[in-house]
Amino acid sequence: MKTIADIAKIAGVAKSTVSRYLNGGSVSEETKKKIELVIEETGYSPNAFAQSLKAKKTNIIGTIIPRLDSYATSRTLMGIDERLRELNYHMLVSNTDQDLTREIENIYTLAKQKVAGIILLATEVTDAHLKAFQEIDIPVLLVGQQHDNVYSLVHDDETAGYAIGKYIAQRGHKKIAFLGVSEYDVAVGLKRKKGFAQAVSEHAVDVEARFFETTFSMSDAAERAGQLFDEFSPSAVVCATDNLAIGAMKAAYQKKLHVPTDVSITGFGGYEVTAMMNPSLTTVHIHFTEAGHTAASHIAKLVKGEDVPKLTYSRFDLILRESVDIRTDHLL
Amino acid sequence: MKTIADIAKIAGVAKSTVSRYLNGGSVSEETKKKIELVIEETGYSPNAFAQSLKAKKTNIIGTIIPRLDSYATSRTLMGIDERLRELNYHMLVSNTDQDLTREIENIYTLAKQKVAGIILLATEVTDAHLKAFQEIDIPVLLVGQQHDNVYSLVHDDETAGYAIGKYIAQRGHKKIAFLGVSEYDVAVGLKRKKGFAQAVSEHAVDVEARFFETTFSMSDAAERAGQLFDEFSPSAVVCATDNLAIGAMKAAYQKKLHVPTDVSITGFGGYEVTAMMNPSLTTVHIHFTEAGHTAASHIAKLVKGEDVPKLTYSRFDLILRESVDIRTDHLL
DNA sequence: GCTGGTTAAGGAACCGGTTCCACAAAAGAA
DNA sequence: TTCTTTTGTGGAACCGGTTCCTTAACCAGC
Repeated sequence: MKTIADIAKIAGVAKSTVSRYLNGGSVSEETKKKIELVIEETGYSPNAFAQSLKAKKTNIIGTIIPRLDSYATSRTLMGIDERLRELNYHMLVSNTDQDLTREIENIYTLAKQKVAGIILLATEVTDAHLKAFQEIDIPVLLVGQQHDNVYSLVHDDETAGYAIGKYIAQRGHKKIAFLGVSEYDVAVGLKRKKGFAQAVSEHAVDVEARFFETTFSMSDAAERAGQLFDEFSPSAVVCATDNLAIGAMKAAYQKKLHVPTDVSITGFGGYEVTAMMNPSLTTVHIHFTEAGHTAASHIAKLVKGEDVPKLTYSRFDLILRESVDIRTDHLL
Repeated sequence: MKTIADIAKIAGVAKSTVSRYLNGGSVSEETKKKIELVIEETGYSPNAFAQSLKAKKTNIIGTIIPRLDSYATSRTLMGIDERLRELNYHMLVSNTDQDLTREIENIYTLAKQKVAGIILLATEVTDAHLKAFQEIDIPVLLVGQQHDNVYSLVHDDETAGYAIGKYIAQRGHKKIAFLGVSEYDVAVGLKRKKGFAQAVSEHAVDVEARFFETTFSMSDAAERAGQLFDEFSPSAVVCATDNLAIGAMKAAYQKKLHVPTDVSITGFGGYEVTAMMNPSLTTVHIHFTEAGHTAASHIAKLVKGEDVPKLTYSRFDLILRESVDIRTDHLL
């Protein structure tokens, strides 16, 4: 492997000149030609460490994720990776397995590795997080959660929750179950629920809405939904993620409830598989990949010292499919 | 941030001594104590670049994947990341979007970044791959595909294909469709099909097996399966991945074919969602996460110059669920 | 023709570690 | 006691870049 000194020697110049050539300093046309030729011939490419040693920074963006086995995460990562490649960065992935302690640890480890920036697919922002962000002195971008002190990219969960709540309410449902997750996850657990509740209160009268909680796991959701059908027998179940909705559909099937005639079910996310289900699932499609693109662009700008909006919203669409029915019972 | 020189000065020794202390050279008990204390107090941790500059190597393992939006990939990555963390390595992920050119490019780019080793979730091994492996002089581990010249970890697709073929054949099916993917993907496209075909020929008589091809996409699979039902009307459809099976189930539903009484369907992979479908899907569960663990352990050993088996098989289980029925038509 | 400003290029120091070498002191062998 | 051998330590070079400082050359203006 050739070094900058080799190139300099072959081209008959000093290594500082080669360095200047590479980094756009003032070099005469003549010398430029010479150096260019040598680099071409030798296939020289600078050693990233030596550069980083001096610059105290890499071209690596660290991405911290709570879990890898999630559609939302995968898609977001795809988007991030795609855009980062274009911008000449690399993506270092660190999975925390939903362990908050490990999340904090990872922030420091990545900082030690001198990544240029950190994208955090967060579920919660604690004081420990804020402390870490301050200490490391590296740009951080939050995705999926919002905090005033940090650059954030969120999926506008509240508005999306409102949209689906309104849709269900307008379809005449009067007994609606909301199957969600812990409010510790502000975006998924709190905001979606809040938007939904708001919509229902505004767009329907005489509605009984009940709120149930489970984990992110399909099978837990199926179990919880099973109980919920017995306890409450709703005409619609609004789920906080598509996985929960898949679980709920399973439960309905096991209880011999037909979807959508006996019970309507909606999801949240827009996972590919929701189109394939029987019946296909009405859901909110969140543009995760696009959000990933934006996240990558933003962190790159932050790294370069440019400014980006403190808070950005990603897009969503309501996807209307077969799993929701209109209820006219109350009109009889 | 403190440097080794600072530590040396504070402890009143030479930096070479501190370096020796850190790397296990000969240092007296007394000096050890002194240095230990200073490091403790200052929270010193060595600069990774300076180390890498000299060592010409990082503690980063590059992982090249064809796509991120796949259950198999996610799970494998989870396993890899989990084990790598334990072994004190980091995982750098590079997505190629199933573009072979980009795969080759990535190998060189990672090599330039001086990753310690490369794990390649391969779909195909071309001469360009082999050439790249040779040139970069970095340990490479292939996952999912096998090649004699490279360390490989494969999912024993042929045996698994055989297992499911045998199972279907023994259930009395006589018209069996195999819905697969291009043979360019040796593991998924070729081996699974081959194992299946072998089993059918050994365990059934008077069988008509037909082979159909589609892409990895659920919706393409649904479309292809729809045609296949018209052309061939099989009593069983064996699919090369769970996603294809999900598509096939959708198609069956659209054609008003009941699963499993009209047609049996099987998958391959063991994705979580297959348990949630109606009916639940009979499939082969491949232990992707476990395979990821093994892959990480192996690449770490290779990096350290230790030896591992040239070829390792990961485990699989047949998961019997509701989507397969017994056929007794031919006994009438 | 002399002074001053601009541009191109070389030399050396520096980033923060590791490692080789030399040397002194302590330990073991003769 | 004297002569190796071992052990611990410091100093310096090195890894491969970047950047600051100097100097030389060139051109313009007075």
